[in-house]
Amino acid sequence: MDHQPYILVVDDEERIRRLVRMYLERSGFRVDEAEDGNEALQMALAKPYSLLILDLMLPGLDGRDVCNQVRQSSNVPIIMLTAAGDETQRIHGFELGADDYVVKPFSPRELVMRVKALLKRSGEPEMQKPDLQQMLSFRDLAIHLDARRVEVAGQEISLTPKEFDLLVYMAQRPDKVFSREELLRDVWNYQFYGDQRTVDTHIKRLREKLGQASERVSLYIGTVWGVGYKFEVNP
Amino acid sequence: MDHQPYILVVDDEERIRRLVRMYLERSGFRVDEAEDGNEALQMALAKPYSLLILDLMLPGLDGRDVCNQVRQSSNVPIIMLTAAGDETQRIHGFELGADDYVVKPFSPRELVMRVKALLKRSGEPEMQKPDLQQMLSFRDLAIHLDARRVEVAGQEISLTPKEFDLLVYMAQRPDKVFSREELLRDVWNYQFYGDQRTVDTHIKRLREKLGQASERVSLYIGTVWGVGYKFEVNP
DNA sequence: AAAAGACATGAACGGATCTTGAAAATGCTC
DNA sequence: GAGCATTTTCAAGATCCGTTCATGTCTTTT
Repeated sequence: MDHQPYILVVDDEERIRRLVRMYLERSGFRVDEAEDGNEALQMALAKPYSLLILDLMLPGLDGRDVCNQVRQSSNVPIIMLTAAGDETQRIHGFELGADDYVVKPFSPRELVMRVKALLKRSGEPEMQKPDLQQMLSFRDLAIHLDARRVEVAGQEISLTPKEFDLLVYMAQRPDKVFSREELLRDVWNYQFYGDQRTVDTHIKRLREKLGQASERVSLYIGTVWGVGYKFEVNP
Repeated sequence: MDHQPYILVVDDEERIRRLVRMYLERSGFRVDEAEDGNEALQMALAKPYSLLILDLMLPGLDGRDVCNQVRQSSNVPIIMLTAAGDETQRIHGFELGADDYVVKPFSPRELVMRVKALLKRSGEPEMQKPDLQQMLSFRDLAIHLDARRVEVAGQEISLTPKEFDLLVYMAQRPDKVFSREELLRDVWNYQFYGDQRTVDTHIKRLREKLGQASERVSLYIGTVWGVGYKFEVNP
């Protein structure tokens, strides 16, 4: 466990830091936090982090400053968090010197995916082992994670992005019951204020598409009345 | 015992404070109480609590204010209590800066569950021990908590939400006798004004379902005349 | 043994929750 | 911007569950 990548998360909002930490640790990373630019810079120079996650807007030294300063002496991969409103930042996300950027509000799942991708790209040894989890398969359902392709009974079905994310999220823990709240937080993003019935609609479409090829509806996604939904292989 | 997490409970209703304290202490936590926002703020800043439980509606400084002020200098996890009316459907509760929220009236069971989950997420050392309790099993009865699935003699039986909650609650302390009042408060919520006989009906159905697979009725749930019910493994 | 109290049972109403389809809103591509 | 794909909202209809109540059964008390 001593070889797990160390990641520094920099954001002035405690809530965000903790959310990100939670998801990173759940994926096996070790995490440090900093809440302003000066602290971040100090820490980034003191320890050989495998990756930095930097909020763009920070009190004092902002994310861009930290990025530039760190870049003077290190080429550690950097992911920048940018606010949704600022179109300019979004378009020029890469020009800030970051290796990737994620727009707030983000879904925690997506951030973790990008962290992994970036670490792999940058040659992090721990990430070089081929990902055994590039495919999930159950009975006649196959989910290719990299290609974002799903096959039922050997026949490809086309899912929208959200449908795919939802399916993968649930399929990674078969049989566990997920509440709508849980799904909205993890698959959508950490501050989705919408209608919980939105989940129902996506579940409906997933069932249609999963069923259309195997001629049996609701084969994989079960309803747990009063609680939520679950992915199940043995109905 | 000096390492048990310390929790500050803030609510203007004494009844609620006492209820929450009782359940937290029963789960091994230490508890302090505050009855208004100013007192809460003072205490929260003076002592390094592991977690805060904040009512949203408070005289003077309300829960949101306290939350914001505390956040200036501390990253203690916060659970917000919100009333059912407060357009809570929409407000995901997290908007308030809290890490989780519970809608009143709540069942004490649920609150304690969320407290534990949040402490674990936020890295409380005492909570880090892996949770072995994802399944309860007795003789030929198996209860899978995540999947909310129950098997009797290897055969799955389907329970309604309330039936499942009731069973799990009782099965977590075999042989303890629960009064109807106790069950209504914990499995339902703390202000259920209905008929106590409601419990009887649920017990009846549970017995049916537990028995139908093992051919012997009342195998697991016993009646304690004049007092209530208990879950028992050795009848 | 009878009466009173407590529990068990079954049926039924009302309400909560889910499904579904379609329309509105949003986002994306050209 | 126009047009298409995707996501979200909404409401009607279907389904399932929780609660109540009436009646029957059992336990305790006198």
